[in-house]
Amino acid sequence: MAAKRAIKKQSLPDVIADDLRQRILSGELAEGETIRQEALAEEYDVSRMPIREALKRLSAEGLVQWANNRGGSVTRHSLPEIGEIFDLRILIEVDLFRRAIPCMTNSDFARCEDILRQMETSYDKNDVGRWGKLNHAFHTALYAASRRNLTNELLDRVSLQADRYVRMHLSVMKQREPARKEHRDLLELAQSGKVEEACELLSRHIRRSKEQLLEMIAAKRSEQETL
Amino acid sequence: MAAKRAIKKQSLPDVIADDLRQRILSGELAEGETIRQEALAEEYDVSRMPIREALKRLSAEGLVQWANNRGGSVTRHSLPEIGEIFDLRILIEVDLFRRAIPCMTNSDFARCEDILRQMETSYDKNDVGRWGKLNHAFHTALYAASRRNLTNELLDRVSLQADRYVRMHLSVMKQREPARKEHRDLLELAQSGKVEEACELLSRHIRRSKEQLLEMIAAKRSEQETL
DNA sequence: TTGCTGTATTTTGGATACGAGTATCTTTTG
DNA sequence: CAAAAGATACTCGTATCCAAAATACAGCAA
Repeated sequence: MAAKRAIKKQSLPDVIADDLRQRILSGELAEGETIRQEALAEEYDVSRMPIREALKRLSAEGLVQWANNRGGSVTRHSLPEIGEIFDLRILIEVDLFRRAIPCMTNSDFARCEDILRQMETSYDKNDVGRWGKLNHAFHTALYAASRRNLTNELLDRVSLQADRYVRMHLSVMKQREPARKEHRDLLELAQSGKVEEACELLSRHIRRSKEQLLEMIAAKRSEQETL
Repeated sequence: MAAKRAIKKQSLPDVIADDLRQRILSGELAEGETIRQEALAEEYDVSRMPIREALKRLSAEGLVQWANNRGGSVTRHSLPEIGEIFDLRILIEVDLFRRAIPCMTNSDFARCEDILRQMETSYDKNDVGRWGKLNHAFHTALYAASRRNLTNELLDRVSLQADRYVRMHLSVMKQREPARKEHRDLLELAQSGKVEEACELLSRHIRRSKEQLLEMIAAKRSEQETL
């Protein structure tokens, strides 16, 4: 069949929300930073209206906090909250993985393989933004076979939050080697149908990065306090 | 300490979104119904602007679907999707319950008791809307001790969807007696610290209402098709 | 009759303008 | 001198207006 070239029409709030999201994820807009509609409007050379919509959307996603008549600011999570975000990822991802594995076909595995290869090349280039995206794509591909759209959407929201903190510290993370191997192992376990082992590994995989990250963020924050 | 009487200032989009949400939950705005901004604006006697914001918010909550330049409509879920929603409830609620039980204090139990009593009086009055709210409040109270704000927020979003379908069929549900007993049992098991048993019961409790509901919705929908 | 095309109407998206709410700074008073 | 009251500046929220997109419909041709 001729592939439909469905171009997704993006309205201004769409593209602005996307851009702002990236700026928050990349840390360009820092935690706690206050947001002024007019400033952004001028920056993007549009009226305040699409800015408002974009901000409201990000607010619904949890990236910015909003107060009536008082404007917004980039959400700042406490350490326990960040831990909670990763616990949510474990909860949801393991459930999805368990449901997905029995349904995975060769094309699913191929797709995961493909992403994994791309990741391994970008390891070397130290391209943080790209690695983050691929990491997320890999996890998404693992659960695609579950056919659980709503759950996957929910996971996307949670992962968005997690990614903020992952990217913040990705550049400083020394040992990405273990993660690399774990990704391979995850795929292999899934391929050989070892559901429980695979889920167990996935759980450990996320928990490990959670602990590593919490440590780094705690260090960074206590350091900032002493300034 | 003196309880803070933080009055939440509600802007127009707030109250409109709340009202529309109720109208969708109550079924006054039916599945698939298209939404016209101007009509609502006239109805609430405001401009289209606050309506737009309210709709966007409901869209973020998943209650309405939005298409660029094409307006919105009340979300309609497929049967598998409705099942998925309840599976999500099981996943998240059981996790919260397990974390909450060890942390529950006497005041937590008292609060649950209180809601339970209110529910039992409204059983008789067949006050569907009120029962739905109390049911949700009871589940929320069960998990309050977990102190997991983000997870509870996520659950609220999911429960919102579930409540739509619960309320749709609450009036026709014959046997609410089992649910009544299960609620009591849940509380007692939690009180005596039997974590695993309590979680097991909770899982069954939700799964049962899922199955009951899916059956009814399937019947209703196939009936509508033959018209 | 059927299918296409161009136009008209409807509906949404975005800009501008105005009004309301907040915070800050100054002034006044105890 | 401190604290409260008032004035001012600034930002957000809402209404109105205009432009762009989508849909519906009518007319025309095969």
